[in-house]
Amino acid sequence: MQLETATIKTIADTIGLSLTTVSRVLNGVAKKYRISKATEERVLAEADRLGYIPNQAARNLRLKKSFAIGLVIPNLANPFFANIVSVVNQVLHERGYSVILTDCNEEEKLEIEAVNALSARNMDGMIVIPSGRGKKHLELLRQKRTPVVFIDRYFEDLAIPYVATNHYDGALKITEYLIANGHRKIACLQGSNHVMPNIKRVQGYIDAMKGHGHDPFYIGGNGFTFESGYLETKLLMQRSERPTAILALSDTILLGSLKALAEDGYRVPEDISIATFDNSVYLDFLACPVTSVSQPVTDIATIAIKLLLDKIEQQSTSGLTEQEKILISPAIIYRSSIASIP
Amino acid sequence: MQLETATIKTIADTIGLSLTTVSRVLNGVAKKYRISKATEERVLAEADRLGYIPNQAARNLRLKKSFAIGLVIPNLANPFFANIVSVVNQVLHERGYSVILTDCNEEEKLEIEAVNALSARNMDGMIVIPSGRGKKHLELLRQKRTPVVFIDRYFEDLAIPYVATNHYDGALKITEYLIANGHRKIACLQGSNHVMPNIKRVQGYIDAMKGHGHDPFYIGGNGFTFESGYLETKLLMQRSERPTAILALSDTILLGSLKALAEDGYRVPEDISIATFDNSVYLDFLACPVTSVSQPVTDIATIAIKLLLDKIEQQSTSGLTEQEKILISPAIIYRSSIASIP
DNA sequence: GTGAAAGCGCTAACAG
DNA sequence: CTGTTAGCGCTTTCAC
Repeated sequence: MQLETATIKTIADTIGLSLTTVSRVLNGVAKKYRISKATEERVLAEADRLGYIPNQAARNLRLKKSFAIGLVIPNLANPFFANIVSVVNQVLHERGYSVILTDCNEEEKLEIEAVNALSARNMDGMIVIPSGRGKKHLELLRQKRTPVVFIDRYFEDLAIPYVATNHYDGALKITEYLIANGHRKIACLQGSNHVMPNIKRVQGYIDAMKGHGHDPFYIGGNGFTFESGYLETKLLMQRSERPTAILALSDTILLGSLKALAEDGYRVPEDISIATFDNSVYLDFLACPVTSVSQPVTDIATIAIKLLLDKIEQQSTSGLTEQEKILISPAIIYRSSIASIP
Repeated sequence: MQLETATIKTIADTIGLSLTTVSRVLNGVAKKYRISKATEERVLAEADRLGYIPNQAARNLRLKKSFAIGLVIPNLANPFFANIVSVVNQVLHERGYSVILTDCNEEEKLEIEAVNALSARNMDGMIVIPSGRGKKHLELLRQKRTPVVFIDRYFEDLAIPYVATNHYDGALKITEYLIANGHRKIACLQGSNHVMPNIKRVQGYIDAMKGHGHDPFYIGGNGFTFESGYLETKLLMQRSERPTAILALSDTILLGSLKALAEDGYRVPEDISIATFDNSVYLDFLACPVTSVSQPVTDIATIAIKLLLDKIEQQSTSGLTEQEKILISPAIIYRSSIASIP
């Protein structure tokens, strides 16, 4: 059992053939060059015996293709993103690509570093969920002709395709549902106020309220975090005019909000109604199961990959067509966290 | 704005210096070769102007070092693993390594493919949470001298370091806590019965029962899944002799179990007590907050990386020392899901 | 049917 | 203080 890694040269030497022939056999183009069956089998047998694994760095350098897709996401600890990564990973591996992951911890600085690092590694394509507002690092990728697609978060003014939930639509519908149940004092607990999903969701909330002749009651919070939900709810319930319902713009915010409500002795939905985004699996098992907007994660990931691989394979320099800005309308999963009030 | 990617040669040509000098400056060893400040600045300025990013494939090929760590995990949709990946990612990026991720969907076949693919990409090291029972693909890595460390799941008979929760200890303690609260009919809902964490946890349960003079009441289930928890609980509650307590060996199992209990009208903890492993953040917000064994994820990930980077940097061929099998005792987080019974 | 040789971008002796 | 050169492992013209 040799300790040296087997290379094409090792194989060529041991069976007395040239590098070229070995390479051809190993690349499955034997018949194209009319290499004899006997030779082919000898090569294959020897490669197997030596446990030959092609050196990807060399292929990468030579072919200017890495068979790898970069994945840049804000935060893996958030189950919503973890799910996306899980699906993306699976589909990509089936197609023979490796996935290089970076978790940016919602920091723009890390995102820029990540994009550059991936660029250095010659990604064949990238899927990014931007953490920040900056776009320059993303535009640089166009220079390098690296196909990119956004998932979930996106920039409308960039010529980069995106696939996302129709956040506006989801927020509009769920707010209207609250209104239909008699709620007027609906507080909206937002996430990071610069990212598109949040902007669209807040807009949906506002438009639903206004559309039914109400002023938006309250918009607060500053991150898709447990802490933001907790603090904001604590503050909210101190106000002279309390809400009858809370719309949390993510499940992480929801959990923080629920903790604050429980601490202060408010019951859901008797004292206050609540609704959320993301539809995490545990919503069914909370003290009061929570009605939620459900994002079509699998669909989003699958479509995004299809878009990306199309771009990679055809390398079309054609402009952005209308189909490449894709929004998928979410479903609402009704549970028991919303009470009808007079 | 040029479309061609800048290389060291591009820079050298435009400012009329040699590749070597440019390379040296860019690698930060300018002073070592006493390159003049002026030259250094010209190089840096030009690199910046051209948006130069070093080609990692070339470095990799040349240095036989990829500055990348392979991460092989069973299933990202499981928040416990997602957390590990999140922490690992963060620490590794701080140290200048990229992370190549593979989600094996708990399938051994995918795990083997993943390990080989990563091997082809010359990983400097690998962190793996094995999905399967097979070890051959892991042993091959030793040939290539690729450092590996296991997290969470491990093989005791392999000369590969591991860092994991002391699963046995956690199960023992929480079972004893149930017994101390008067429970005798404690059902254990297990995960994949071939993986080490499960085996150790079940053993802890058995030993706690026997240690207090009781026979293990019931052991069932076949995976760390929602479905297994659900089905097993349904079956369990049909038995003539019902348990007074359930020990779910993961939070995913717990959620399934809770769903079954709720469907059949059992209240926690009035009708039945329950305890779990993993301590997911949402446990606090369930209908009844659930007492749980809390795994020290951050510690585990941090220690594992330290071990791995040590191995990578010193390339010690020394044998496995005692410190390289590390088990960390978990804490128990007490909530209100366990009732005292007479 | 098979092989020789060039070159992808980079680093590191070795040579001044 | 700076440059020349070889070579990492692979694919691919071009040649026989």
